Amino acid sequence: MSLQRRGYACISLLTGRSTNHTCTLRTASPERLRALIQQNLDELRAILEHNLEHGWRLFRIGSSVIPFGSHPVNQIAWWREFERELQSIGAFARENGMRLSFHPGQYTVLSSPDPLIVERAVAEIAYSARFLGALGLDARHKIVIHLGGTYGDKPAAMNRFSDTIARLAPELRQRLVIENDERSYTPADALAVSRRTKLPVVFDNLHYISNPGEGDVDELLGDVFATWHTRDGAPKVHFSSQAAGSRIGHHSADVDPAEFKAWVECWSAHGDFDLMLEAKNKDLALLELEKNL
DNA sequence: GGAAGTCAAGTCTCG
DNA sequence: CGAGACTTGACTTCC
Repeated sequence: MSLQRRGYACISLLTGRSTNHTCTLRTASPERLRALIQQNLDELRAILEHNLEHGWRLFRIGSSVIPFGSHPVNQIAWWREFERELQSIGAFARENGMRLSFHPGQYTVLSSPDPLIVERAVAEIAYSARFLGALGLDARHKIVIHLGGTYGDKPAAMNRFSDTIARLAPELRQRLVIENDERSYTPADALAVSRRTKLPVVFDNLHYISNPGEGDVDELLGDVFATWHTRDGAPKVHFSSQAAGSRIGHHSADVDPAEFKAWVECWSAHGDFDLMLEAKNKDLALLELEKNL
């Protein structure tokens, strides 16, 4: 098997730790924000140490690791105030061959026709890139984004997305990777945007199942893996199972080992890759899965 | 201390 | 055209 690394997102259920502690906008104060940042960094370190014990070398950092990290309410120069902690966490990750990432949510939309929304999306990406930079991690440590809305004209939206990418500072652009989604953008769409932007493509199995688009899956995977170059690190994929009886696209608590094996076999045909497990049960689901491999 | 209500943000669908 | 879903946890308020 060519699998290199496995990991999960944001929260460790086994240790009860999270990188996502935050507050509401109303209650945000510099003191409150500093305390939350400190807590999130402490728990991030603890999670990485826990992950190392299990051999999990992939981890997604929660987008509120710095609460309101791209919002004007947060004026803290956290990259300076917490420089020592950040450097130390980053060194731990590097020394242990770990790969960290961000995945901004549904509100980060680079394809929007509204320049203000694009500006806010860029701010979110800039904050995420600054965090990974403050850890001292290179461009193999990625920020995964979706292509956003279609606004009734998908080609036009893809053009706006590509134009915005072209205008980004290189230190932001080099971190970005694009993912196929469950309703609008298929892997083939992501590949088309990748040809224009040179951004690598993350393949998500569950999104593919609900929104496969055109093309043979094996051919698509070959093209998707080829979008990753040495400077980007190994190709990344997202794996999850559909929650039974739930809406299409809803992540299940755990994952089906047989389905996992089938996808891993599929991906392995195209070379090494890193796998992010997206399950409600987080590291608990990963542990259960590995028991059954 | 537990339960219920609320939360920065965008897009899309439905009524 | 406005409300709610999406997806989701965690914070905040209320009792």
